[in-house]
Amino acid sequence: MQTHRPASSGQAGPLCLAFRGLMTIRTRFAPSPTGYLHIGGVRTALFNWLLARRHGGQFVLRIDDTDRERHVDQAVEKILDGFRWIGIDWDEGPQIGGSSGPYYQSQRGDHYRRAVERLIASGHVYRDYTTEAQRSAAKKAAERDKRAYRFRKVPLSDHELAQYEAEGRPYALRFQVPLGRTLVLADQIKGDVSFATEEIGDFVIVRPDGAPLYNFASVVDDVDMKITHIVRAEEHLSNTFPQLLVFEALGATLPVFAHIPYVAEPGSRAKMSKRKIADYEKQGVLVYLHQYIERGYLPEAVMNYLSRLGWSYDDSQEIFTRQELIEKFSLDRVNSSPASHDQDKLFWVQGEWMKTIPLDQKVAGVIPFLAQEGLISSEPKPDERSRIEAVVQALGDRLKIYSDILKLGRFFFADAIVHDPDAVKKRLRKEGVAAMLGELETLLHETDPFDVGTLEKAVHEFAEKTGRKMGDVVNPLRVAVTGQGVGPGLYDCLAILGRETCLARLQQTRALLAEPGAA
RNA sequence: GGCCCCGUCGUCUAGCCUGGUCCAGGACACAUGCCUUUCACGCAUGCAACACGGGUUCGAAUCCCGUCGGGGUCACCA
Repeated sequence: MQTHRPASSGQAGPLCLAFRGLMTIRTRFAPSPTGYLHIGGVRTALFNWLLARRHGGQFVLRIDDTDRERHVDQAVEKILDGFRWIGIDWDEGPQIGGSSGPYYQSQRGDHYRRAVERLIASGHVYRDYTTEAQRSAAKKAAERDKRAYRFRKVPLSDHELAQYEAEGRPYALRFQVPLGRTLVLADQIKGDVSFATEEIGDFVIVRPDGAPLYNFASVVDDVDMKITHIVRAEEHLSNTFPQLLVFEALGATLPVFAHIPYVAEPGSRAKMSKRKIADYEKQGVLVYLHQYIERGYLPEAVMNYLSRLGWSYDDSQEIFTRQELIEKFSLDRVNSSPASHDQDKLFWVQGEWMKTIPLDQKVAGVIPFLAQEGLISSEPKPDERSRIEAVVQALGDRLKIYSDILKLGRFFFADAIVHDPDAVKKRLRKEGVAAMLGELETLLHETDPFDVGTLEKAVHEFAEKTGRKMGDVVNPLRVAVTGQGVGPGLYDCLAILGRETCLARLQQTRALLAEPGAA
């Protein structure tokens, strides 16, 4: 169900136009370089990117690496590769820089320090000398009493303060939350959300070791980078309220917030969980972008699918080009309830996109998969290339993702024929089939030229002359030369395979049928 | 447990703000039929939902309240 948004919340109102005249829209995505890009993350980035592109603004990429230094480079590179592949380009960020850099949080220490100084000067922040033991005792007590745990400032005498300082006792910096206020967030997707400051504990903004924490660092960055629209996952909705306080304390203009619902696991409304990723994969469901790339999905298709996961334009359009998405995307048509990942739908969208891909491009897309399996050379010669082209052409719409070439077209490239047991059982283990294959061998030996038209005519005449139904000729012949029960048109298969291969495979198949009891 | 968000076919969604045109529309998946040498494509048909309970109203998917369910948050993680 779509919640009602205030009239001013849409992208198209007169109020908005006035607003846009004053400043350009700047959005951002801030991934942690911890691993691969999850499709939920890609969707969040996509919505940010689309919003920026829609309004001629900028999309900023910022690496959220606050307390990790280890081998971030490789992880960042993988994330950037993913964005480049799908076509999400960034105006500022890693590798290209920009006027609000650096774009790695680990390199923004000066910015955080300056902001901290301001907050100390304005009295928003205080030193917390409590120990881990004290806090965990308080948390346990809260849990036992079934209360929420909230840290509040413990008044210290001047004497204590002086003593702790003299001791060099470590302290964290906390934000002192003003009590008795109700914060109202005008979220573009969730609508107005109110939150009492009593519900927010004094939160740490800087750890004793000097590391800034998320609720503080991200606000400082967003202010510095002049981010106007924060579009992020709804798990941050509650975090927004402490952040609102930081924006206010910094004297910054509030950005527009939009919290998008989480991506649920397939067939359910439960949130996708990292722990269950192995289970999803067991069921054949992929959750990382790179897995779709590796299987030969098209970037247009993945973008199209992801855009529709939680967003719709109207009651009928499913297929959108990148340009259409940029023209039609708006936050007010983002759904406020979770969407679950539907790989079948992605597969269908992929199929629709594959239909639009020109032959040359399909051939190029398929080559890496064949080369990887050693079925062709990685730099195919012209004759090899024209063969691939013929196969891709014959495969037609059956080729949904590039890696399908291995499933559907392997027999065109492999030397030995591999018989599918089910197909053999269904089409070949029948009275008289072996003998018929012998006759067909003779027929193919004589058919000349060995092209689609001639072959088709020859097989038709054969069926007519011998009084057989076409299906009873064609199906066994297909299995005999391809090993498969399904595939492109038979005459395409025969012509591409060529006379020599067809005859050799017919012999192999007959030999197989002669073996007693073999499958 | 407190607080916050969310709940329309199995799934993505339209409709909700501005109650009647909705015995709820489209798409994926599934089933059946047609096309067809197989499969795929295409075409046609079918299956299938307003979480539940109250209230307001002549009339509720739509407004209000409650219940249940899902999620988030309550970290010196992000």
